Amino acid sequence: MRRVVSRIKNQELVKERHSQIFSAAVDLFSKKGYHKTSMKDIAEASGINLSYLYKYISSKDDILYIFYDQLHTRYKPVYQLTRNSDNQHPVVQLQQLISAILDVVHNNHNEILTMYTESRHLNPDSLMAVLSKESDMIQCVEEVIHRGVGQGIFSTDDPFMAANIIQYLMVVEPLRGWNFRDRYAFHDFVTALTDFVMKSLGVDEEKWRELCGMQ
Amino acid sequence: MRRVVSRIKNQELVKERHSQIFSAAVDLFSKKGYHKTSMKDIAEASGINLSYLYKYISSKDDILYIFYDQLHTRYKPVYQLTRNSDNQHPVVQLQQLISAILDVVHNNHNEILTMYTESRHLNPDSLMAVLSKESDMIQCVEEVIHRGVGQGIFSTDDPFMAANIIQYLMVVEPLRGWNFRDRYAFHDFVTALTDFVMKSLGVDEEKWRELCGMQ
Amino acid sequence: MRRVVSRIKNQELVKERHSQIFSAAVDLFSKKGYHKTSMKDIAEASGINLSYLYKYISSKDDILYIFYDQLHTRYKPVYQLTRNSDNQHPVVQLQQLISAILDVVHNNHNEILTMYTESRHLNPDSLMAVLSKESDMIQCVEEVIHRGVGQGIFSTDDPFMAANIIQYLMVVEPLRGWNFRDRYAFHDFVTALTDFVMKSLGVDEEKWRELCGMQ
Amino acid sequence: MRRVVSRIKNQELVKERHSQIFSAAVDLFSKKGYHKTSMKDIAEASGINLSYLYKYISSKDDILYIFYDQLHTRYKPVYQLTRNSDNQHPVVQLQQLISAILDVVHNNHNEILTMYTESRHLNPDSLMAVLSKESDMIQCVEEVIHRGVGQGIFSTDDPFMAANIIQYLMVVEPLRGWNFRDRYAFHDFVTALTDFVMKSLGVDEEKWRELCGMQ
DNA sequence: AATGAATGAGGTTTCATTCAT
DNA sequence: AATGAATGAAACCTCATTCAT
Repeated sequence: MRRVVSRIKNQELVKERHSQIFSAAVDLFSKKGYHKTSMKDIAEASGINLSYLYKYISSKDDILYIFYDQLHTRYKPVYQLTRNSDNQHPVVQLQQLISAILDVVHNNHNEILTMYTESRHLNPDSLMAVLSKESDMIQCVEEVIHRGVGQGIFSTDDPFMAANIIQYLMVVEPLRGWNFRDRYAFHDFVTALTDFVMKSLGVDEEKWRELCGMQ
Repeated sequence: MRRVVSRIKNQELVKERHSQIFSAAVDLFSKKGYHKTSMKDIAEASGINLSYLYKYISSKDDILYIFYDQLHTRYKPVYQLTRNSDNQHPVVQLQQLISAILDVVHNNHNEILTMYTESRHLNPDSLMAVLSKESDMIQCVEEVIHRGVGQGIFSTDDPFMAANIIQYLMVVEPLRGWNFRDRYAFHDFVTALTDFVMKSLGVDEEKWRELCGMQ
Repeated sequence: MRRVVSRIKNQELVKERHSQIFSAAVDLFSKKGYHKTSMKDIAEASGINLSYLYKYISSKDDILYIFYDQLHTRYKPVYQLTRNSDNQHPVVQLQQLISAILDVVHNNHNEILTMYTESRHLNPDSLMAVLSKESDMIQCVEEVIHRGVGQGIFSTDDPFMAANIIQYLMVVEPLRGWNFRDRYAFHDFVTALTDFVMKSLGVDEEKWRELCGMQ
Repeated sequence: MRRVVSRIKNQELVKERHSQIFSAAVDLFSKKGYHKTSMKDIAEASGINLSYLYKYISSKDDILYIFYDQLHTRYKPVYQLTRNSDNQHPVVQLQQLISAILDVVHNNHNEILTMYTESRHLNPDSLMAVLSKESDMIQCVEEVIHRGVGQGIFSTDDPFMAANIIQYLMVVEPLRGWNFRDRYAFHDFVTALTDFVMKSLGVDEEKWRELCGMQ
């Protein structure tokens, strides 16, 4: 497992510093991207002395990894929640998942964009670690679909591909929103996207809205 | 309209040089991304002397724009073709469009990835120019859907959003393929994606396959 | 007021470094002029690492300004002294001023030449600052003349123009010395110039020499 | 004698081209100075193809020399005229010389400034050639003074130094005019300067004005 | 734990000049 | 006589990183 090696013993402190670094990175990467963000920028934004930074990371690379690592901790709970709601109707379960993801994505718009644009600059180890976490999320979606298909509620030949596509669709707003953001209230956008997904799984609008208690 | 200003009279030569530059850029940007690619790299890869490069561009920025500009010329015909096939059944028209796009995207996998990851580094003018071209493509998709809806063949409340989503789905492979590329033959991937889209427009598998002459 | 912004906290050190930079600049500018002096040259001559230089200045421009700024601190005292000697006979006061200035100028021959040849490359802000200091010096000369005129000792219609001309004459040696330097001992040159000035103010040789206690 | 070597046989053409180059240089050097003026700039401004320029000069250095050389041809006649007017009263002769020089200088303000600021970048040979011409001009002034002294009209111990100073004073406007230009009509400036010079030669205002037929 | 000083490598761009026609 | 293509050297400046305290 990929790990950021720091020269500081106190693990509490390390966590706190990494958090500081992350906060600085979020802003800066959003504004300028990884490469145009200098270590000096990060030092200043995080309030940690430039040389001292190097006690908590071993190179600029690490910061990019920290960025991904910390972001994932924000998404994990969403998927975790779904995994713990197997008692619900699959349509409802899926709708709730979609809604929750879109919410997080919406609120982390810049970070997501950065994730997608900078992932190629992760070093191989880090990339592996990141992709593995992503893969795990997709699997969660797949499981929900699988359950739905088993119960004859969703219709698809290929839950795996469907899951990949759906997970990918979750970030359409940060990636392509420039073309439609202005025209939609967030809520309407969520509905539209949910509908698109549901339909592709063979659930028409009327049905999922009824099941989910929306008029 | 955004334009790359060069100090060379001979317009033929300029085009050829821009092509050389583009070819070099494609490789290099794929491997390292825009920022890690140095002008020296581009000079070497394109076989144009570093200082002389600046006779054909006015700054590194221009190269990024050339990259986008030349790529677009590869996609344009695909959409153009669709615009000229209004005589066909909307389902067939859409299926052909999807298939053609996925083909181009598949064959320009690296370039597409670069497009999406580096677009933020375009300067405002260039970005505007690029987005406007993109927007035009989306509109083409929208028109097809609109026609289908008008003929009672596609069902959707919102052809515009559908078009945005579909256009976005076209690049799922370069952007998210790492998770499924190995598992699918390209042909199967195309089928799966087409099916997902058709279903979301209310056309089931049997129907579009039949109309398109696939068993 | 124009100021050189440095990124270093310790103001003592900044001053010392600026001094180092100035010393290097004096030599190099004298030899090659501002433009032919490279930052590398300055780094080597000043013993400050090239990149580190930029912690103490923000661009090469600044060095030119520092050059002027530090030179002015060498001249200021001369004029200050005169301002504090209003009790003396105007002729003596003027003679002492001329003598003192010519002394400084003589000992900073190269620097003066550089001052005059490179001032056009100061950026507007810096130029303004420099000219304002120069203007102040001229005013000092004007005051002396004015006093002399008031006491019926100097005769001139236009103390302001006289002051401008005199101040200008002070640097004749660096600027035009090539044609006479070899022929005159410094002391004789001073006498000749003093005489020229005095006469133009209506004070003949005999008189000023007597007043100033020279035979 | 310093000479610009050109690879072109036709001497007429060479002269014309050098003239073109001069005209271009005058403007450009005034605006940016010698170093910031690129060969490309000169090529464009002179309308001579950049590579072709090198048929008429052998390096950028030459252009600086041409600049000085051609400028001198503008001043020469002024001094020549004086040399041919030995029949006049020395005061009148000097007054006319001063007036004529100040006129030329006034009308070539920018060029003079450039002359003084860029002379240090002449290579040794060229500098020698330029200084020798300058020296010749000073000698002309000296001769006038000498004649006046011989006739008991001018009083000075040292006509040579006086000549140097006077010649130097002739360019006070381009070099120091920033401090007084606004306050004086050109004509008044000429009078003031003439007066300063005459006085220093022992000729008071009333006298020279009368002799020169000015009220 | 924390910081200011210092450095080497490398980035983009410009320029004077020459070559080939 | 005249020109477009091409080049090597060098300029200014920034950056990630380490040293010394």
